[in-house]
Amino acid sequence: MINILNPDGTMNESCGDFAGQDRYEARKQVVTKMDELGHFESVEDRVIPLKHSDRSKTPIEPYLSDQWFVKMDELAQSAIDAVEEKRVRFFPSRYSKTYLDWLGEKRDWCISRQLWWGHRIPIWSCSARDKQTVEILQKHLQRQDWYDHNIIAIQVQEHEGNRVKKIQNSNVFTIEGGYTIHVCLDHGNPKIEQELEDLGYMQDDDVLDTWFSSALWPHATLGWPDSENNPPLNGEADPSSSGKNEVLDYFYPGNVLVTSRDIITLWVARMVLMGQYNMDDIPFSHVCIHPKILDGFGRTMSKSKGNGVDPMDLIDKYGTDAVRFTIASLAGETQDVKLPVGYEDPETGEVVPQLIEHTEAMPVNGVKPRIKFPKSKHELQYSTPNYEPDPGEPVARIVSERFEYGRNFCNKFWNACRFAMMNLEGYSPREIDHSSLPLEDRWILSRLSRVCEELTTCLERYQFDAATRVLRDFTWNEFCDWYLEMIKPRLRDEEKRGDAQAVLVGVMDILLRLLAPFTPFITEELWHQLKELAPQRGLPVPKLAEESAMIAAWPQLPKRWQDESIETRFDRLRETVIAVRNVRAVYGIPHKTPLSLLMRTKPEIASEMESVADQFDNLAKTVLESAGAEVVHPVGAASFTIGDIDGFIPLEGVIDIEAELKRLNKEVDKFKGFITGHEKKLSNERFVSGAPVDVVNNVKETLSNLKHQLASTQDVIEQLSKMQ
RNA sequence: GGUCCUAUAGCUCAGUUGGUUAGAGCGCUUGCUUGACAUGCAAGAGGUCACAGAUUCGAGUUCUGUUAGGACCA
Repeated sequence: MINILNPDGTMNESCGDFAGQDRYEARKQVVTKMDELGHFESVEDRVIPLKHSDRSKTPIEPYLSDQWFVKMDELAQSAIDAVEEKRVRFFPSRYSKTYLDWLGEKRDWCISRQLWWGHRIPIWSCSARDKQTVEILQKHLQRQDWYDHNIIAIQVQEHEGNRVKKIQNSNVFTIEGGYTIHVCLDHGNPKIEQELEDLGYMQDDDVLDTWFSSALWPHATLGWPDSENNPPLNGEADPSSSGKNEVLDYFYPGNVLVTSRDIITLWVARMVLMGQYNMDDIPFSHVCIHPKILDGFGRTMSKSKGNGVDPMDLIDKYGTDAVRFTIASLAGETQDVKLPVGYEDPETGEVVPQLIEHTEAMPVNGVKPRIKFPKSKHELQYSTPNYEPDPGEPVARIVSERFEYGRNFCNKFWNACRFAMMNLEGYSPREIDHSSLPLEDRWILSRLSRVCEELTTCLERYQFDAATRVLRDFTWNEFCDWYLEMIKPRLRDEEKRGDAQAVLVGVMDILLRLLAPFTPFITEELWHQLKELAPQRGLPVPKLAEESAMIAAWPQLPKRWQDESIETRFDRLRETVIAVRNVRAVYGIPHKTPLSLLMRTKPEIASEMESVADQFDNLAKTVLESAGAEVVHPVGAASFTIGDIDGFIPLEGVIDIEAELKRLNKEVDKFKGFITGHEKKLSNERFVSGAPVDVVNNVKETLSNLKHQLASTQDVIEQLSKMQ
């Protein structure tokens, strides 16, 4: 192959009459020349896969040059072994395939890059015409003190077919032999470098591939190759050095590398092999691959597409913790996450969704594109990588509804803690007797203990999205919506306040620890506020809390707090309260109007319900009038059925029979659907004999419950129908 | 061309080893200036799980193919 280009894209001396012409000009001239010679037929357009430079957008031309390669067989194998032997693990594990497949090819690695910035390749070369000259040059190099310590490798390259020379006044090229000596020099030998250059050696102009340099990151940032001193701190030598690089010893290898999937081969694989080669150990044992955030149209974000989102815009609008929490909630095991955004008019708050046009619009003749806000008729400059808005201009910044998720959660948690701390008057640390606590306390502790376990598992698996879900659901739906509401009466009661406060503070303390990694700023602030009010806290025995949430121990709660029967009891109460609220909503009965409730159920459940009767009043403004097996459906009552509980709410004069029938008939349809499904299953011989006993029993039990509920509901319908 | 991933409510996403008629947030409907929170509370509506086969007593979940989209590598 003949190289026809100079490095600047003009034709080189191999091109005869065309030498010196720019490649585009030369193409035209070639056509003209062909025409002159009578060989020209036609020019036609063809679609070809022409590659362009990412930055300059110029078409890429083939250009021959010498390049250095790293031999990959053993290096690649060492990195393959690390993953196959599970010394390095990917999360999610499927990404190890990307890694292993690529390394398995063991292709030699071209490390020469024609860039102006980077580690310069430490190789000096010198040409020689004949064998004799080579020998003379080699003798110079073999001076004892150089060779032993500083020269890493010497290679003599004999040119057979790849050295070209032009014969004067001719378009024919011939090949001339010859030699090049390459010397690879260790770092830190400026004197030898100078001597080599005096001998006629030239250092390679190329720099190392970015990924070669980046592969050194896990150990080079810790001071490697200096094994005697700690790495410099803020540019100055670490005075505490003890003759050993303790920083490198301590921090290498690391635990986890968090990165994006598109550089698994380029970076992760290279770090693993380079770490093993230089340090004789893997650089990290876990690799967490997170999804990539795409724009609302499913495109990767990039400066050239103009669709990037400035996190500072989001942080300004929603808050740092809110952005962090939301981003964590997006970090699942899929590859990509779409993030639709909009632009917000800073004056009116009006939001216009981002369109592809907005990301592509460029200033024309110095006029910067603007976004039209239809309601306010404003036309504003906006946040974009395509131009810098003019000083003093109002700028429509990027907003995204998605982050309201995190903001609202942070706000909710903040307010819950504020409520808790407002109710700590007279708090004194005390040991808690778990078995004597009321239902809601034992329930929240049971749940909290489970949540701790679940969250720890999520974090161990790098499932940040699941982690935020566990935390949000618990904090909002259980702690705020039910627990805080249920303990309000106790907090108002001076006699009962003590235990309630102790448990409340204990739960809040644990929650702060669990949330700290996700919302570090507000948890830290709340931690310090709580420290003022309750420095001694914790369950079951209080102790002095740590100085900061950042260093607070990760909680591990007693497994014995997890109590299924308590949770079942609680769920019954909760479902009953919801059913009562539902009746209230359906009939449009105002919040303040008290209701009565009658429950027909087994004696055990009846007494259980009576023991929490206060909560019906507290949570649903409803008086539990009676509960037991003998309760009958009062005339003119709304009703509901949950498992083996039938609830009746007398609504004399209020009840709209038609509405109630409509509602109950809907319930009946639901039950019938369920029952049909279950019966079908149970009548299938092969299901009954084939499925595990547990599953079959489960279906049987559910079916009998459903039948009971259906019968009760139909009963009520019959009675109501008579009254019509 | 090879490999991997994705397709579930209007939108953005969960759904552990197959086991009740599939969930969340936002948006939507209805009612609430309830003493922590309207960035909130309560109650609702909303889905043929892309399509076609196969395995199984049973498939959103497993397998094959198709379609559409994405990524990496040739």
